Amino acid sequence: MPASLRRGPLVDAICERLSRQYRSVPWLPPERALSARLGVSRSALREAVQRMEIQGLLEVKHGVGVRVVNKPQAPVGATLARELPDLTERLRQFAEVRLLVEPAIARAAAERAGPAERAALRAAHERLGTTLDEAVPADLEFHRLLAEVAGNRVLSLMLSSIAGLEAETRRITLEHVGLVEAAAQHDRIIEAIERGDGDGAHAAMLAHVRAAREAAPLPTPASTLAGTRATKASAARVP
Amino acid sequence: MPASLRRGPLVDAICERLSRQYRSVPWLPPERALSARLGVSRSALREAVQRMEIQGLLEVKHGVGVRVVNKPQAPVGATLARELPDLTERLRQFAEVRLLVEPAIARAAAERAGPAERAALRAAHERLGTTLDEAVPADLEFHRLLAEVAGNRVLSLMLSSIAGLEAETRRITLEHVGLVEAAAQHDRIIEAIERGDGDGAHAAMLAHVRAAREAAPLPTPASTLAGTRATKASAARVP
DNA sequence: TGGAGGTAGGAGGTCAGACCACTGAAGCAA
DNA sequence: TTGCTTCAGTGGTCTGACCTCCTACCTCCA
Repeated sequence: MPASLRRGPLVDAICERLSRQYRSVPWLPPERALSARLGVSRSALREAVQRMEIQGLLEVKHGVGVRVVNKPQAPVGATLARELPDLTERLRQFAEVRLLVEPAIARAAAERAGPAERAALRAAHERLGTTLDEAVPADLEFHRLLAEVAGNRVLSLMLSSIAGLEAETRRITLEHVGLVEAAAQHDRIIEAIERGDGDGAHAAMLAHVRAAREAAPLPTPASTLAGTRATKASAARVP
Repeated sequence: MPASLRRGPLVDAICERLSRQYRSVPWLPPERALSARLGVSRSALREAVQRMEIQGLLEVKHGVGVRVVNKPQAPVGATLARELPDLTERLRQFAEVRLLVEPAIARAAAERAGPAERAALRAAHERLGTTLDEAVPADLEFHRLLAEVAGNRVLSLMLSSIAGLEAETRRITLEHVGLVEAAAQHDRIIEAIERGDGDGAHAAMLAHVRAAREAAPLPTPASTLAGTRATKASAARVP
């Protein structure tokens, strides 16, 4: 065993070795074998594994094994769930955030997407399907891809985390809005992106998110965060 | 020992008991004593403690003890640091996000702040001080309080996480912008909030963040996310 | 008197090996 | 075929020992 000339905590070193060496395998070896191979005790290895599980890099299943995954939104989602325990309030704030962020994402995507990205978006859009069971993951994937194309990991991460906590809500929303109408809204967004029309994509996405919010089983408070008034009288309040 | 009639993982139960019973004490008892008191082994307790440390609820110090803290932005910040290892790119994306989020926060704060909140904001503003060492934390606190007043924990959490990873940058920024000018910008934001002028607060904050970005030691790419043009033609985009 | 250095205790960190609890699949029985 | 049982392998928990680090106190010298 190289014994490793580290100085800091052993667990940190184990985490690093694990994420380097086992990034592209589906399962980690059993704890006992792995601890022997790494030359550390099972306790230290377990602490490292647990840490990486919370970080969304591993998934431990009792009696089965340790799966290698990559869900960086997991810790963010867990934090949000802890900070907003009340379901109604959580969904309200999520709606506010989406109303602010999704249009910005759409604008950035329109202004940054190249031919490859446009094709990928179009492909994801056409996967929307005809039943709710197909539509919900396809819808999530469409928005996720859009965020990726927009090129901002922070916003992308936040939207993923939110999506993970409101999957059920989106199913209900999609049902109320109707698959055909939702597809039409996505279509308008895509078209704006393919024109490279940032403002158009922004507006189309804003309409899409607004429609979703109005169909959602929530009171519709005056959401001031987005700040783009629907029609008129935005400057009226300024003295 | 109550032995507790749980079925799920023991560590979960320990986490719950810890966060319930030791929420308002500065330090946890030593691991050995605590594990005895809870009736669990030291290993199980350690896993629980480690978990809560990653969640930003505890802070373990080798040779000293376990401190009780409350930094929900810690896991988000860690995730962002992992997802954006390149410092320049990280700061670029942070600037984009702030350009989008901070003005929205300011608008919401203006439209939601009551007398108490306005007083608190004014007080935080006046703590800006005259030296950089005082100004940086005061500036952070001002923006944090603003996010709190705005009433959206998701955005507040995101901005806190970002702030934790760019504290040094903000010092440099403040230095370049100048304390007097920064204070004047804050003042304009506060005044708009005290008038209940959401659009004014939005505009003032946008100017503030733009000034910061232009003073920052970064290339200034065409940041499309904010999308609000400086002076005119904001409503033109909405059909 | 007061600071520099050493020292002992107590804190978390790591180790080893044992046993418990859960899962899935193979094997058996109706 | 179907359903139950068994069993081997996995992670989960326990114990108690030892290592490493930090702090506070104490000693000693200027």
